[in-house]
Amino acid sequence: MLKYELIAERIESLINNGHYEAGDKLPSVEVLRSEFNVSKSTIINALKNLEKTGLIYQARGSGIYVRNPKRDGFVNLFTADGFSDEFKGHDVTSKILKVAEIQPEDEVKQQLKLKDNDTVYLVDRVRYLDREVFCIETSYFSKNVVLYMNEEIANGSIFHYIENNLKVKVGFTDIYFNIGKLNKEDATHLELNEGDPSLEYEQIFYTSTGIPFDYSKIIFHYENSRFYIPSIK
Amino acid sequence: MLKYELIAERIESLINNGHYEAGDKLPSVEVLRSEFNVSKSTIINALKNLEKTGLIYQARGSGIYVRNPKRDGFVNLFTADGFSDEFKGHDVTSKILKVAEIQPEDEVKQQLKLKDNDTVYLVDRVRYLDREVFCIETSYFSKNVVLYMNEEIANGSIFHYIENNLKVKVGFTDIYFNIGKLNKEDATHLELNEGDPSLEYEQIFYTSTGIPFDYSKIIFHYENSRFYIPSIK
DNA sequence: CATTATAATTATACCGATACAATTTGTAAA
DNA sequence: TTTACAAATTGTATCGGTATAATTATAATG
Repeated sequence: MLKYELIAERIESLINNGHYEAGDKLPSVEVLRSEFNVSKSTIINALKNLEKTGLIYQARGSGIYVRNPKRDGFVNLFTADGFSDEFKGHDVTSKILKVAEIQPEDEVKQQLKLKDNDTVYLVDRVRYLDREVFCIETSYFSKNVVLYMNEEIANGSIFHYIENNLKVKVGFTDIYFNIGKLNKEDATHLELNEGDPSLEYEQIFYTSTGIPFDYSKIIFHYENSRFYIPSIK
Repeated sequence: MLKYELIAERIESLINNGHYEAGDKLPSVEVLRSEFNVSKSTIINALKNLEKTGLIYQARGSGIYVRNPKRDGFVNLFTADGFSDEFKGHDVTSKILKVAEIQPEDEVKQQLKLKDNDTVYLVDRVRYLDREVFCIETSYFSKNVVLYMNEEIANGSIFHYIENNLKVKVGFTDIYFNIGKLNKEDATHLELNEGDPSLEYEQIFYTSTGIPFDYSKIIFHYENSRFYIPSIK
């Protein structure tokens, strides 16, 4: 584990354990440097990452402060690699609707930059958060990257499988979304009514080398989903 | 202007001008360093900022590449300081419903961390993007930070006024949102029907020293608004 | 007591260097 | 042609400096 990661983790746990609270001032960069016995730039790197996730903010000339904690149950859309990680302490389950290897339609082909004869794994599932319907997720995994998939894997955390077993490194993602009205089929799965509001969400995941490997469309349950974005200037 | 900002701007314009396209490889860090005649860390800093805004990605051992451009008309929620900046080249207008100095209700007081006798400027406006209704925005500006406000200012870009005239430095923001159904009043303003879907959006802006100065509630028009988030691991 | 100038604090910018890790490319073996 | 290994490329981590800009605390001033 890298030094700056370790330092970030330590500071994060100090905040989560209540050792520091919202608004509290952390030790200065210089003090942290000498305490952790590393160079200034290592501390700066660690702090930048904590800032990115919305945990702290740094004010030049003033100090380093703990930011307000995100409200519980909200999805942090900035550090998103699957809901399993997002909702630690909550109960994340799935109902598999379909797992299959298919020839994708054009839209999917385009998003995943596939050639004509490339195939994908389709995974269709309804996801639950603390026993409540959370969303319907339709995912297309490029078989070039995600070499294997089955129902058992899809039932757990697909991303853990991809990262740990297939050794795929997730690099970055694009998220697009808008609001719409539910059609009959989606409404049924979400235990809602046709015409009810919905969040229509598209996400493309790329490996660290820029290869798109997962194109997912998610329809969120409008009453059971809430979102958070910590943003920096 | 700082060196890394200038470099980032230069590279950004090369991408926007079509000199580099999606997937193209930029010169290596070492080449950029010698071309711009700065140190390696300055280049790294510039690139990190371009990565943050979703413009490029960096792959260790491989190179620096141009990312897919965000779809036009989508609000980039990660680098949000007002829609005026977000929609350059588009027509952003407003209809003012109300501008007043008021004693805020408890919720506002709490979000802006106000004392009992502190007051706020309330700005209520409907915003249009290319002549189409885009959202209803209800903003509360802490008078401690935003010393003055009137209808003329509210009619333009409030954020330009706050930054340039009042010399307030925007530091970071928290965004929370969920989906809901429109009530009668909001529906009327958005030229929609009661019960139609809506995006209920809350945003708290903080100064660079961590003082909350703007608490805004926005109701987006479900057919005229679309969103984008570039996210990094 | 309020205001203004000054000094101390503190995060950030920037330099230049070494070591390292991931990827890609080139080369040799099968 | 494919595979396996070695070497080159390239971004990242880390060190340890100096200089700078914003903020805050302190002292001086009216």
